[in-house]
Amino acid sequence: MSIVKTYLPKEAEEKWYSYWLENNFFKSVPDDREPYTIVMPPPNVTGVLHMGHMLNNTIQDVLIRRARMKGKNACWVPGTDHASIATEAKVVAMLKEKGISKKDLSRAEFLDYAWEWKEKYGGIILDQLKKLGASCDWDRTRFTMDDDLSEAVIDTFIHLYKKGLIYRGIRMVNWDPQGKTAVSDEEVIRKEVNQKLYYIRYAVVRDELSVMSESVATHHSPLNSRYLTIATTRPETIMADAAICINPNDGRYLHMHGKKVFIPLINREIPVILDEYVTMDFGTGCLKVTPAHDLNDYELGQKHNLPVIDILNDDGTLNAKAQILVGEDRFAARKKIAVMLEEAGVLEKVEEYKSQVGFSERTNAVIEPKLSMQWFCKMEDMAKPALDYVLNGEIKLIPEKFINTYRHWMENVKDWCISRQLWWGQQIPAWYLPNGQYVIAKTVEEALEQAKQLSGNSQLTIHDLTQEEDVVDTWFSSWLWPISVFDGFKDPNNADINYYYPTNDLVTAPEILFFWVARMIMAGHEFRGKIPFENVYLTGIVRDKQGRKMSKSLGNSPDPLDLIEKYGADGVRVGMLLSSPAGNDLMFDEGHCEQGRNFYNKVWNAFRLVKGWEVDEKLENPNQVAINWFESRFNQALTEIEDTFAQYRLSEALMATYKLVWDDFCAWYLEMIKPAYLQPIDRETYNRTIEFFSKILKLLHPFIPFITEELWHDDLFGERKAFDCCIVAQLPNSGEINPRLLADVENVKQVITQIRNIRNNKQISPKEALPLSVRTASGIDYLSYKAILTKLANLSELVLVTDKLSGASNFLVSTDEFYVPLSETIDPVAEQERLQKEKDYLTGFLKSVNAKLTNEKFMANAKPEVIEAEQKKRADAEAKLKIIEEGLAGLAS
RNA sequence: GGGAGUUUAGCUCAGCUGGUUCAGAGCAUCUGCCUUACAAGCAGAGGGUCACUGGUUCGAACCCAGUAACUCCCA
Repeated sequence: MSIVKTYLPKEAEEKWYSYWLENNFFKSVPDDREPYTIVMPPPNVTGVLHMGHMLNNTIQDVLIRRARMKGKNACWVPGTDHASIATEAKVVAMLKEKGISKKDLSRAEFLDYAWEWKEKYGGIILDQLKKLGASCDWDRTRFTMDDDLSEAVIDTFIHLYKKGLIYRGIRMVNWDPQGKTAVSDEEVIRKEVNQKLYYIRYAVVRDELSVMSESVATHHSPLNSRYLTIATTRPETIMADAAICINPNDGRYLHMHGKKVFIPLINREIPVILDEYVTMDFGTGCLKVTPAHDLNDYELGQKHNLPVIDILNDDGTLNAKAQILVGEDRFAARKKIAVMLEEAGVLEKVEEYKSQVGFSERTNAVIEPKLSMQWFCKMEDMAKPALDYVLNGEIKLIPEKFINTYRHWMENVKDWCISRQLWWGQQIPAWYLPNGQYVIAKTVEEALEQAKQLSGNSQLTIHDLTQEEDVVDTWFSSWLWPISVFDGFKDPNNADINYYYPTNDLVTAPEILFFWVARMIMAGHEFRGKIPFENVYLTGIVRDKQGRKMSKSLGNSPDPLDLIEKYGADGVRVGMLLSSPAGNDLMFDEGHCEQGRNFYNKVWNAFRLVKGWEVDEKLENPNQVAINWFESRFNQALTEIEDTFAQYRLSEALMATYKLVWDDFCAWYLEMIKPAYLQPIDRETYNRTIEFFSKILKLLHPFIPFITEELWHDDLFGERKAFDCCIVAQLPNSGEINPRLLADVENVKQVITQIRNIRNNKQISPKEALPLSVRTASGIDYLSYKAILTKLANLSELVLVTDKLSGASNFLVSTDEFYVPLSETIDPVAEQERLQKEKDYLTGFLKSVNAKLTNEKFMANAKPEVIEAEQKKRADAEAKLKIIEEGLAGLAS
């Protein structure tokens, strides 16, 4: 069978992916084997594949494929997240395009549209993952709003409520006036914005006492005592002011203690209060306290028993309590009130000012701190065990540096606002009675029973109850993911959950360490009494070359499917892994995908070479040394690769594999054994080489699954039985390593390199065979490597000598001297220069080694093996120096 | 303002307990090669004040302190 010159990935990818699917290689059911489980962080159902997913899922697939090839029962559970805010926003936008407003729809009608949308677009991202080669058990695909999973959410809500961990309360929340919903702290993006700082005068309420103190104050204070000036970026909220606060230690305002002032324009009287919270050197040192519209002010207000005056509607317009500018949008009102203040003569000045402003991640609207009735989940008790799991190492974070961040967050955990003013999601199972009381129940029937009891009114009917409109936060469903995908709530003792849970590895982004990973750990402890996973591999953020996060809006993200088209899935996988140390951001460079493509192309061509060989059964095997060497080298590399995988250093594992294949196998081994053009090869070398190749394919498979599967089935490897596929082949075990042989060959390689160098420098054709003489001091038996040396350095002869050879080109490898007699004469000046340079270096080196060895403190403190190493260095250097000095002497004579 | 992290070759990164001829890898660059597996390649080569300053130590890229720049999280 002839083999095409260039591998065509597309065809092979489609062929083998369907083949794997048809043969159920991705499928997992509990059995006697050890399980290896990963649950996929469910991508947003609205999402399309981006580079972050590519990285994340490539890593997961490598881990899963390796586990499968190590004989474990590998199970990778895929799925999608309903992503309430993002999806609802998309559906609203889609409806808007059709001319439908959400306001005009009932909840049920809206949800019909949303489900329709989900059915249509919801699976796209999972199909895209298939192109990457993701070997998920697709039969297990779950969606966070599947009936079972939603039921689990409701059940856990009720469970936690009964435990007293869920409560309802008025809180300051991040309000998105555009989405008209509360959003979590994590969904608020803070950006520095140029703002204006308005200095506004509040007139002091005058009484007799103040007239007296005023005359005193004017002597001591440069400030006018007829008014206080405050600085604010939000003049439109002055109507909601409850007090002016000054620092009790602020000497400038002593005369204001106990006074009252008028809010400009509306002339409402508010007190001047004292609190050390106020920063004296910011603005004027006077702070307007607006409890309804600022978190810190709210807390200050609570402390001083100030009234809460909320002047904003849900959509960000001013309400009747504002008295003025009613119905205006907050930003329009800001401009207008500035003019009004100016006209009233109370606007002292306006300064430019930079400050952090929160924006909604989803709608990009400026977040409004707002008091509202929300549902909360107490975190403190749940955080404690979740922190311990990580601190005591039961759950490992990779890399470990995230432990600090994790601890910091868990020790300062705040209660979780779990309600969202949305329709897409699990509706909170709370039912309100006509009198405002509420009950928590799974069904309206149960709710009615409870309501009757609670109210003592047996006449109540279902129609008297209204269910809470809000849904729970998306994370309130995804924190159950590792349990709910195995039906651990519906059927807590089923075979799947008992077998697969706790899962092994979780691969996710550090940015959701807190709101997802930490909460899964809490849920695992709360609902199973066990950790949800053992290792958390945190990937970095994929950035472009300028260090910017790759995003659709910036347009700096390549389309992953285009990349796959261009470089093949295998190439892209290698590209993603080449520079992705755990936890560090990845500067994505398309060049890496190209490198990946070049790599599998190299594998392809190595295969073509071997494929083309004809065996002559009569030939002796001249390659035993090369075979022994590569076998040793392979086993050595295998150990390294195992080790790096154990430490989750995936890039390093890939690089070790890459070098084993490209350098050791292709550049050295195949060159060593390769017969001359059109010449046959001996049976043993041929068989051993095919065996090596097959081991290499297995080693490569987790990284580049498609081409390895393609080659695996070539008849070069003989007849394959039906299920004999690379994807389920067992990884080779490490065998014997011969360190002496490995070290010798390193020297032999150096000799070859040196001779190639001489050719390069002297413009000698590789076709011209050269004689080589060796004067050895190291004890390496170069004659046993004669075949390799002859072939790779193109030697005409290799002889051992005991005396120096003058007039020949020479070089030193270790302490062995090599001579290449050349027809042209050596330039003695250049030769002397070269030797002198080497001598200088060695002398300096020897000096530093000697400095250590004659240093009493070094000899007293250093470990014995370190001293031994230094002594060996000295001996080697001295030996080399001696040879060089001889050479110099020879030139001089 | 508080906390965390990063800074090593042109680029992306290793450097694990302070001690190998320790300053490394891959890519990129340069030089020479279309040598019938592979120019998506082969054979070679060059390239770094380990951010800066000080300290600890026989010995520091590594430990400590300070400084600077960048990134992230919290306020």
